[in-house]
Amino acid sequence: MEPNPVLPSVDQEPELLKTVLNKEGFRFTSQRQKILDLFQSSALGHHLSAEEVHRQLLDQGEKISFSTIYRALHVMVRLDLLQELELAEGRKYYELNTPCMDQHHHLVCVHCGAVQEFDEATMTQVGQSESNARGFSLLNCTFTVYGICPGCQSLLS
Amino acid sequence: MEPNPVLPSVDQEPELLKTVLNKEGFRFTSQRQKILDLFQSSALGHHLSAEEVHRQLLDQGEKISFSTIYRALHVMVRLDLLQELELAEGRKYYELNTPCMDQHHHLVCVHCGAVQEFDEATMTQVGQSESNARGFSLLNCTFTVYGICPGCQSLLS
DNA sequence: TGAATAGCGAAAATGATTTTCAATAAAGCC
DNA sequence: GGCTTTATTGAAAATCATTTTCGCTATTCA
Repeated sequence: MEPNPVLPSVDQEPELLKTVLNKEGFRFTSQRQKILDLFQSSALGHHLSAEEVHRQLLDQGEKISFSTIYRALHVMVRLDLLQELELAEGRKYYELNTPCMDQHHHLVCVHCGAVQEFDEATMTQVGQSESNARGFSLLNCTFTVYGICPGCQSLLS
Repeated sequence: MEPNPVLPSVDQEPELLKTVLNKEGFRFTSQRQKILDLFQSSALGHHLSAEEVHRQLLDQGEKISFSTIYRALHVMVRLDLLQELELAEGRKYYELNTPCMDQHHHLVCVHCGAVQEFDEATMTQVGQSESNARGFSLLNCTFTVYGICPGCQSLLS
């Protein structure tokens, strides 16, 4: 929930969302700004589902519809402002896209759903070399480790 | 589509499906056998969605309902006979689980949906060390690389 | 063999996401 | 600053994959 003071990335400047949108023929709207603000005011690497975005904006007193949220999330993924994650069952999560390619990866507890991030440069390197080897142009790579967290292990035993 | 002659794994023996099922209180049925047969007669590492399983069984002249397929897939994932994959948008894929932990990973073309497998022992090692470091017990890890395949690159340029 | 009950098929239900449509509001031209 | 064009919005209906319900069948095991 705390603002992230580091990394003066493209989307940190409020002016720039408009620029980025217009460059691709999209329009700037207050709803899109509010959604992006929400991600920017969250901790770095924090991921939200469409429903969580909706709930949090409602809690802030904003009125915004589900369809608008889904549309905005898609646009921002297309503009590389957000990254889409497939972490849990039948639900997608979104998080601020880090400017450079040093993405973090995820460790998911399949029992309680807790998610931890970790960085691992090796991953991106392997992704790069595998896609090079096959002539693919690399867009993104995700490494997700599923397991049971310490807390759930003790509950289950 | 060609049968896989290597790896005499647990689920190669028709007898054993019954054993594995009964051990956990599930019952052996001809539908479950047919679904497992379909995976076993596919190339190693070939993945199918629930709908593809359904269509292929219908094409073979088998009558089987969607609900049965979904239920059977879940049971087989629980029994470690199959592995569940999150490759493409809003759809799950299943493939035969390799007996040992040397899983292969996936390179997905986001344009045409083509999927290539690759092996990379490093991945599993990293997954293991990350989960150890946080006290998680490792169940599974998936590495998915998204990009654009050579064919689509030339179409798009 | 027979009782208990897991599994089946068909259809209805669910839940996340997408689309439709009329009304609104950015963008860009004058 | 007005005006036109058309992307965007909200609300509701529609999709789509998946799950559940329910009456009936078939498997397991005593």
